[in-house]
Amino acid sequence: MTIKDIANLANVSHATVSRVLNNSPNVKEETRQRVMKIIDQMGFSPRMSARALNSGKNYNIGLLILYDIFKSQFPTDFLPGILSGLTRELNKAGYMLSLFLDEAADGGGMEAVDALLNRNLDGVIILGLETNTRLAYRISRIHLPILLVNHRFDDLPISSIMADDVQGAYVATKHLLDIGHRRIAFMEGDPRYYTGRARKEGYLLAMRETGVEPDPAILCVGMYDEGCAYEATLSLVNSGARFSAMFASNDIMALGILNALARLQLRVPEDVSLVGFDDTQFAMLIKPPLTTIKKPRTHLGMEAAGMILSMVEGEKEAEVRHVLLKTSLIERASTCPPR
Amino acid sequence: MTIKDIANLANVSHATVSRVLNNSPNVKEETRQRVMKIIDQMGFSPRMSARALNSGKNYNIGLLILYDIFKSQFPTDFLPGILSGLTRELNKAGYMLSLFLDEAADGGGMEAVDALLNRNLDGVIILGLETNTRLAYRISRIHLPILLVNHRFDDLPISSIMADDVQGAYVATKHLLDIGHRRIAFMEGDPRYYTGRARKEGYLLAMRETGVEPDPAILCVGMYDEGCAYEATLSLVNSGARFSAMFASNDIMALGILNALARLQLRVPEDVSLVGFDDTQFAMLIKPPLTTIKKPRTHLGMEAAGMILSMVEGEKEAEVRHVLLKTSLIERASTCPPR
DNA sequence: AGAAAGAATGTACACGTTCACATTCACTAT
DNA sequence: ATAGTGAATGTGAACGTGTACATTCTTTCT
Repeated sequence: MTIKDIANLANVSHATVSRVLNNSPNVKEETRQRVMKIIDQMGFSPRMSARALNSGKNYNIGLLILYDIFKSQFPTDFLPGILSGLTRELNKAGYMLSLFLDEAADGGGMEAVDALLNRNLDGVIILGLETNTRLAYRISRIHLPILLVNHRFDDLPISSIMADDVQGAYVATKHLLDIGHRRIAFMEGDPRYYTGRARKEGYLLAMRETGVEPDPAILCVGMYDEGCAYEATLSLVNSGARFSAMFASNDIMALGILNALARLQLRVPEDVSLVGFDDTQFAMLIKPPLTTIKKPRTHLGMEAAGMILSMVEGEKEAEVRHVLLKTSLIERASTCPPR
Repeated sequence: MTIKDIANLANVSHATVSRVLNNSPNVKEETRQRVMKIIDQMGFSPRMSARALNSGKNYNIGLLILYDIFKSQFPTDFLPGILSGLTRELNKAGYMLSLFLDEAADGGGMEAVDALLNRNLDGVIILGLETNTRLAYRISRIHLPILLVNHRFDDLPISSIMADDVQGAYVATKHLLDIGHRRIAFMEGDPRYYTGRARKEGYLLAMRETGVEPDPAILCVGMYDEGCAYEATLSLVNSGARFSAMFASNDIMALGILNALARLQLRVPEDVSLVGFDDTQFAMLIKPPLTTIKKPRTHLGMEAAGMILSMVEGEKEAEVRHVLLKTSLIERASTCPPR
């Protein structure tokens, strides 16, 4: 079933059918109706490959997901949200989103990029690229619209979009400060990752801005790991350091902290207020429900879709843009003013 | 840059270049080398759309995700695993996976199917289709290879693959029986969903097989909801019913049960053993770490990829198959023999 | 009524591959 | 030497669509 078959059935030329399919203005209403009817009856839909061949456009955006995403440092429930936003907007604009995965992660990843390039996509969104500068360099040489999600290279001309981790940590800390806390302990994530460094920065910023010099004695490192945070909390308390609140760089560590405090017979929030980060699924389910920072997920996906579309459809080389999205504080029951 | 440009540079015809690209045996080694070299130098990769137009194959599999997946009854961390398995296998076979989302869920979903059909895919995998029989009927009329993941219609000729919920619940219950429990309470999920019914069936099966007649007094319904399970547990205990163990149809309800038992000063596992279902991210993080049932996620994706590929590449109409994958018991610290 | 203008439709080619078929080449057997 | 053979390469059509240009039809204006 092709455009020509439809043409024959409707007693018009295939060009007219093409015009009907593309909403060309110069088609008599009567003809349009007749052609449309036959198209519907036959259940015809034009071959995309032929269109693509002719136009050079594939209406297909690649999403390269780097392996780390399936590791714990990356909240697994981040993915559905961003996919939702991406596909929703892309489909709306007539595009598809095609998935590519890199399991090899650091050092590797080259094969995944090659696979991408062989697929004749219109643009590429890259999710989860972090420390692999060799891969980043390779990527920067692709002459295809590229958008980085959740990471950013200042020295490479690649547009990016990410949630503002610094602002998120700032807001979390500010919340604790606002309700009266001054001795706020901080559980750092993994400083090798951007988010780990950024969240610490936000914490420090809020503290200093309020005139509270952060006390190194109540700064811990939990490496984004529950067990690690658990142990760190035990030693923090046993060291005798005083603090009335704690800010954890992610919810998983917050859970570790919660477990440790329970073991030490300290109540949350009465004895210690606790704020997490990420709004992981379980944050609202545990006791007490965790106050935390939520990154916009669906919204991030939608914005990313908009950016890559404007790059793909823009006539000329678009300028490099770096977009930061605001995060929001989700107030639950793990925080209260200090005694 | 096309196959012809390469041909000119290599002083051969475009057909020879095509032969080199497709590893045709009838090319002199010397010529192959020369052509390959130029292809590499130029960074040429053949236009997929032209290939597709010619061959009728797109090397593209659609994944239709129905909205429910982003709702709580579906563990969000299921998605990354299955995507991983799917893309890994499909990419290996030279295929892409393209995402389509249906936000409208029940009743709607038709637009998503239409979008799919307009994309000229080679096959479609559908994830999360449940009660929407109208949509199911529509789908069954697509004459394209189709595979259902996580659901199955017995009266429609559509192949399916899913993890064996009945077996999972059976194993969970059997575990409790094996370590000596007899009074095992059951927290049902949502009976409107297949998994809800299947997990109950597995529980009943294991009980009866062991010669223990299930006591209606210790059967609750938690609708896959934490708060609901919390309340149900409170009333169960307050009703005075005796039980030494509890099996919850998912981890989220297990968490609700845990919270309720803690409030009632009942210890897990000393006073009540608890088994969940799904191996959600937090299962290993909470105190005590939850014994639960894990569905194969990546493996499910890989199997699904294999199935759709054999349907797509098989010469003739393949027969309808229904595949069930075994689940496995993850033993942690929320279970112990009764006193 | 006839010409001019513009709307509607048709014709034919291009897009970049693959593939059937035709041709040439290198080598062997007579 | 020469026909015969199979390997290596070339030629040209086909895949299904969009579109520039050509043609026809319709309307309007004088």
